[in-house]
Formats: sequence, structure tokens, C-alpha cells
Amino acid sequence: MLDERKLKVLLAVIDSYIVTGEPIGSRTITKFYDLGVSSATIRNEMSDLEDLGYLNKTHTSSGRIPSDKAYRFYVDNFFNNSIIEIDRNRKEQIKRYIKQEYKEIDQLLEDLAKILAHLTKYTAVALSPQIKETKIKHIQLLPMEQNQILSIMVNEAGLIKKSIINLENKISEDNLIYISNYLTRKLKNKTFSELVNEISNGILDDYFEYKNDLKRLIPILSGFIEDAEDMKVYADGITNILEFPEYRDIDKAKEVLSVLEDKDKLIFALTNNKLEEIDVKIGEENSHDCMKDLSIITATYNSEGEIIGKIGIIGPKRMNYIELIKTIWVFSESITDILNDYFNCNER
Amino acid sequence: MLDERKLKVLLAVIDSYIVTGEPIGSRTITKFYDLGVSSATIRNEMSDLEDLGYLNKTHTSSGRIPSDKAYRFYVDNFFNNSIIEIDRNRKEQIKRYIKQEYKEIDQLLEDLAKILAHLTKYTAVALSPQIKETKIKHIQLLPMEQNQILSIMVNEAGLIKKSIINLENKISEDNLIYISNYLTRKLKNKTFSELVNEISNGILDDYFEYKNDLKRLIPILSGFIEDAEDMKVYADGITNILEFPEYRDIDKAKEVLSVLEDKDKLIFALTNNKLEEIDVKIGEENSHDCMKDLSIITATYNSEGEIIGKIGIIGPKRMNYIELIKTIWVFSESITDILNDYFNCNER
DNA sequence: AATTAGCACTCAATAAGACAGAGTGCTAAC
DNA sequence: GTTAGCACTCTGTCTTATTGAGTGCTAATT
Repeated sequence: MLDERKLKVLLAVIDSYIVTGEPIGSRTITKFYDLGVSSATIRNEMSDLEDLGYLNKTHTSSGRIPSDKAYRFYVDNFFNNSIIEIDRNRKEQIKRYIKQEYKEIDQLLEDLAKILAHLTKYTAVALSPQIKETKIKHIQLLPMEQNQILSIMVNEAGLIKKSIINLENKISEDNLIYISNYLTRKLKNKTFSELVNEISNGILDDYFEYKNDLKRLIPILSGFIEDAEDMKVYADGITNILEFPEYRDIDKAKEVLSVLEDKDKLIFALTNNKLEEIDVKIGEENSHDCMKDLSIITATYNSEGEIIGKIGIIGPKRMNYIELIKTIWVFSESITDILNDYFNCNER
Repeated sequence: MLDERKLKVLLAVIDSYIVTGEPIGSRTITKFYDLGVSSATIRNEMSDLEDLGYLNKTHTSSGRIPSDKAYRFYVDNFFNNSIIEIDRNRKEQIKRYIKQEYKEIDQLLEDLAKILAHLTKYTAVALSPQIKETKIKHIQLLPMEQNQILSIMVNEAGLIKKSIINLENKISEDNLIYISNYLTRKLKNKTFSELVNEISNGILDDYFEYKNDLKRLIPILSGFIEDAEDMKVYADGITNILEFPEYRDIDKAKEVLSVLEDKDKLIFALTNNKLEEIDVKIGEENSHDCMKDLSIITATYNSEGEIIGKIGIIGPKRMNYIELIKTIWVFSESITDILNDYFNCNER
């Protein structure tokens, strides 16, 4: 579609703009990129590229900057999974940071977001597992004082969802233990969202000696499970954005920072895309209008072969996509590894 | 110490600077504050106030701005607990926001920080209970797969601390239940930090049939309790700071935002003061150098009559201390109320 | 003796003009 | 098809002038 020279010119513009953040003109290109033709020729090519939608101008006599289409073209053509020979060194480096054993995945994600932000100088975000889609490993009901019971559910990621439930009548401790075991046996390895269905489909309807007690619990448990929807997102390095010259202007900065501070918007940005290992959303491709000047790269992480969460970076569209994709890939792999090493509480 | 006219002038300067953020001169004071004397007189008074350390100039011919000493004087003289007739309306307003029942105090704090930030247009911070100083209400050990056990501790604030522990040899389920009950009986209503002491002092040394199993657990539990130190802090409205004209300058903004984004610094700022119901730190009074241009107002919240956490707001030193103190007071009271209503799992 | 009018002086912010630098687009020559 | 050359454009920066809000001092007034 683009002949070789046009391609070279386009890459030169992208490359230059990524590092300097300034529009680049034809003469500067001839000076810094060896294309073997004069600036006038470059000028003509650039004019063509502008007509084709790959380049923009900031004003009539300015140099050119890449359009969203140009970045998309760049990413699509110069990134493919083969590029990612897992960078062992970098992976080791990350793992060195993560010395301590993590008791909770949330702490791990928070720390990793911090490291990722520090390493890339962008804003890093991490989405904690969508509880609904993780598998239950253990259910336990515990007696508290009065008529309160504590319900605990442990999932495959070691994440523990717990709640204090108020009942009208007391259930004896022995019964609770019995019911716990029964529930665990019946529901183990189902996801939380399956669980809600199964309960209403009567999976728990067979004969069971504490059935009456169980019946009183079920509506409470279901309700409790339904609000397992709440996802958590960890963001770090929000202020890194201010280092970019495009946000020297405080009003622009305000606009983008308030988006980055808004967890709902972050969650939306992280969930509203395909569940691909690596996903890149450039500018206008973001469904949220407030993010049309930003790009976001996300990678998924897995537990037991299932995608359970995401980690990503957000920044101005002008970013070194290929490098960042590599970095984030390493992070997502590291999370998956760590989940397998530390949190797995299942029959290996 | 200050005669009445000086006091009036000082209050005029503070009042004006709080609302405009601009240095104020003698003529402007005569125009907007009715002091019954000419600008020349005000000028002389202002010069005196400067000598006394209450006012500063930004340059030789600028108007005056209040010094830290002036704010301190203002807060000390015009705030006393009697000012706070609890504003019932505002309290009801806040409680309306908090309709849903909270299962976890952390969620409550996060939401309240958001509301407080929204209401005040400052950065709001909330410190979750210092686990070490809260009382244990329940201890439970649960068997997982293989040699893992799950340990759960519930405290008075409904906050649940849990951990997966790897053991070398399995402990039977019955034994675990027995041990759990024993631990709960022995350690209930002690704080986590007392617990560490008591364990090493041999509180668990009396005869107990599963003593051998217990012995294997104790070092693990102690270690686990010790890192209960990690406090969580929730911050919201960080970007509100950018609305203040003093942070039009991006470098100043960067400086302060990176402080507000740094959870360690926030925790330090929230913990490094007296445990008073209301504490106000103005500029230089903050021990951290990076906060010398900021003020922070904190209020404590209680559970069972014991202070267990704090909520606060951070902003430029130019803030309406009295109003904000009132607001934050209402918030801290609301948290205390909610903790008593929802989370209390003790023998009332 | 305290207050005030008057005046010289200062500093910051703003606006206007000049100018340099990097760029485009077009035309004519190679 | 390429390129040299040139007129033109726009931004950013530098200088200079001007205005406005302020101070501090002195001398006159109450």
C-alpha cells in the first residue's frame, strides 16, 4: 500500500516524534535520517502521506506529526508475537524486585504497578482479578457473636472474599462446619458467576441433613456473591504524565490527570477491549471520549490457564509502542508465574 | 499581645488571601474591610505585623500574605471545640451518601475520602485502622489442600486479616478447630501488638492437648502478625490541587502532586502527629520537608472508644481552616457512628 | 502623638513590535 | 521523477514601553 520510500518517511516522522514530541519537517528528516533524497522530495512524500491520512500538521507551516492511523499502522506492521523473544534478563530483574512472598494478590498488583510506572515513566495500571470469573477453592462459614456468621470464600488466586452476615436465628457451630464442607464439596472449582446460576438451578437441592439451615443462608450468600462484581484497580505513576512536554499546559494536564485518577474510567478502559494477550488502544480507538488523546497498552495475566486480570500502561499517544509492549509482556508473564508459584492452592 | 486594630488588619489579610490567593495591599483593605482608618495607617500596621512575623511580602513592593505564624494564630484563637456544634444537617447529608451497608471498613474509607474530596475540593485522605492497635475478636485456622492452612483473624472493625500458611506436616482438621477455639479464647480482646508480646511471654504455655501442633504454628503466626504493620491509606481528589492558582506553574504542581501520590509520605503525614481529635499542621510544622508548602488537617475516628484511624484533608496553606475543621469533624463522627452500627461484632 | 495626604519609587504583568528559525508549497530547471 | 530556489507562514523569543497595585517616607493635619 505504501511504497518503500513513503514507509521510510513515515517511520522517520513517527520515530522522531516519539522521542522529541515536536513536529518534524522535511529538512530535519534529511539531516537526521539517511533517505538519499532531498528535502523537496521528502516534502512531496509528506504531502502525500498527509493526504492518505497518516500525517497531520499543527498549523499551516508547521512540520508533521503522526496521526492515530499512523500509530495503528506502525503497531500492526511492526509488532507480532514473534518479536517477543522473552527477555529473560528483564524478567529476572522484575523478579528480583518481587523478593518477598505475597500473601495477597492485591498487594502484588499494587507493587507491580509501582514498579512498572517507575520503569516506563508512564502511568501503570493493574486490574485485580474479576472475582466472578475465578474458581472457588474453599467455602467456610464461621460463627461469630450473637447471630452473626462470617462467610469466607477463597478463590484460585488466593484472593479471599469475606463477609459478615446477620441471621435472625443462630445456627450451631457444628452445623456451620457441616454446611461449609457441604458447600465446598458441591461448589469447588466453579466460578462465582456459575455459582449464582447453579444455586438458583437447584444444585443444592438434594438431600442434606442441615438443609433447613442451608436454605436460610442461600439468599444471603447469593446476594453477597452478586456484589463480587466490584473490581479493584491500582494505578501508579500518575504524575509521570506531567513530565511530557505536551502537558506543560496545566489545563491539559488537569484534564488527563482527572481521568487517570478516576478509578471507574480506568476500569472501563481496562475492561472495554478484547481479551487478547496484548491489546493496544490508540487515541480515538478508546471508547471513552476523555481518553481520545491517550493510548493504553494492556496485557492479560492468567491463573490455571484462564485469563483473570490485566495490567497496562497509559500515556500520551506518542509512545514507544513496541518497547512498551515488550516490557508489559514481561510483567504479565511474571504475574502469571507468581500466581502459579505462590497462590496456587490446588491439587497439582 | 496584638491590639484590636492589628488583629483586625491581620484577619483582613488572612480572609482576603484565603479567598483570592493574591497578596493584598493597604488600599485594597480599606476598600473592602471597614476599619475606619486610612490606607496609610493600615500601611503602618502592616509593617508592624510584618516585623512581628505575622505577614510576609512576595517582593519589595507587593502586598502582604499571611505567614505560617499568622495561620497558627488564627487557628489557635478562633477554633475551639465549642465552635463545633455538630452540624446535624451536614451529618445527615453525609449519611445519605452512605446508604449501602459496608462489608469492609476499607471500602467505607475509600468512599468517604472520595466524598470528602468532592465536598471540600481539596485532597482527602483516610488512614485505615492500624491493625496492630485493634482488638482481636476471632481467630480461625482452616485446612486447605496439602499442607496449607488458612489463618483468619477478625478484629473489632470487621477488618479481616488472613494468610495462607505453608506447613511441613499436615495438621488434622479437628485439631485445627480445636486450636482455633483455644486461640480465640486466649487472645480475644487483645490487640495484635499485645498478642506478639503475650505469645513470647508464654501465655500459651499452659497445658493444652494439641500443644505440639500449636507450637509449630506459633512462630508462623507471630511473623504474620508482625507485618500487620502495613497501613493502608486512601487518597482522593489529588487533582483538585490543580484548581488552585498557586499551582498554575507545572513544576510546582509536579512537586506537590508527587507527594500526594506517594502513599508512604501520606501515611507519614497522617501518623506523625498527636493523636488528638483534631490536629492541624501548617506548612513548616510538617516534619516532611516536601510538605512545607502544604497544610494538613486530620481528625481521628474511634471504635469502642479507642482511636483506631484518621481522616484528613491536605491542601495549600491558604485554606479556610475553621470551615474545613468543621467538615472533617462531621466526617470523623460519621465514621465512628458507622463503625459502631455496622461493624461491631462484640457483646453489647 | 497619632493619623493622613502626598509623592517617589518598585516590581510584576501585559501588550506591542521586531526578528529569527523551522517549516510549507509552488515553479522552473535539471 | 528530482531538486534548487524562493516567497510566504507561523511560532517563539526577545526587547521595550506602559500600567497598576503596592510600599515607605516625609510633612502637614487633627
